[in-house]
Amino acid sequence: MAKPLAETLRVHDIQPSAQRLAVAEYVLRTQDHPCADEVLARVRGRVPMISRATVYNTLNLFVEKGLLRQFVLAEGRLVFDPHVAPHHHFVDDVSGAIHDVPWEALEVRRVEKLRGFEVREYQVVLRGRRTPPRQGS
Amino acid sequence: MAKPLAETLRVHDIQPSAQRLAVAEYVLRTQDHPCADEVLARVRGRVPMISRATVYNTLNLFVEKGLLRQFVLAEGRLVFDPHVAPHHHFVDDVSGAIHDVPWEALEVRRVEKLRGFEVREYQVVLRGRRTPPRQGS
DNA sequence: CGCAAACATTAGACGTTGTCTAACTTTCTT
DNA sequence: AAGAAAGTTAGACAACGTCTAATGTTTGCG
Repeated sequence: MAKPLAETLRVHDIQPSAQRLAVAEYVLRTQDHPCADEVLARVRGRVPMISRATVYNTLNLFVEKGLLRQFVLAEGRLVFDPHVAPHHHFVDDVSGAIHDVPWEALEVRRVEKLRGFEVREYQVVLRGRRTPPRQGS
Repeated sequence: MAKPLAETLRVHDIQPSAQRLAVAEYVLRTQDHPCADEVLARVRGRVPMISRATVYNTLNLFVEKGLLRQFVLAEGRLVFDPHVAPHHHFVDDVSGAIHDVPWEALEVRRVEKLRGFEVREYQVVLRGRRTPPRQGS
């Protein structure tokens, strides 16, 4: 089902290496919004000798090549999101967890009417509490 | 014109002190979105012996008491905004400068329809380029 | 193959941002 | 004036991200 990761990397002009594959394996498939050190911790589980610099380099490379987006949502850290299509974000007050909100769930009007700003992209950032989904799964 | 700052602080349940007034003088009146260390640098101009801890303490106190809001918009730092009414933010790609966008300039629809989230507040974060205001004021 | 160039990885130093602590000073209360 | 409470200070500390210099690994080409 999933296209081999090495292939994905090559398509994006990135030479696959053992370390990059290990990073890709986690970060391109997670639903979380990990920061770099969370990625490092995860990847160390499989490739214990990987260095911090490599993880940071790899994440930056992935962002540059369009495999990831990075956001400034949590305090004091960049978080990464493999979901590169536009969407909004909800930040849970209690846990700090970040949830994706589908683009179509909200509508922002009059962006194009703003004077003095040439908007390249935008998103709505919501904060509050997650409420339990009524009834299981 | 401006109500004395000491008064403003007392109204918000904050004992005025020389250091707090010096911080207030800058941060409550600026149009910028300074981070804590920018506030420190500014305030040191007038009160050279003020410590970093005091500035951080004071800013956190002001946020707690509702005189300031803090946002996570720039990479790796919290920024403070004396404009406590809801509004949106535009981040300039080139300079990183942050501009306030009036609440009424945009309209976000369907926030209340979101399932699974109890939204306490939200804002639109826009990124792009500032365009020169046609004709200079 | 064998070598060189290009690329990738590594450990650790470094800078910035923010928090914490313990000692000290100021202010308030009586 | 004396004690308690509140505020300030310097410096240590931790987390996050960047950079550098040295080392390893691939790749291409004779």
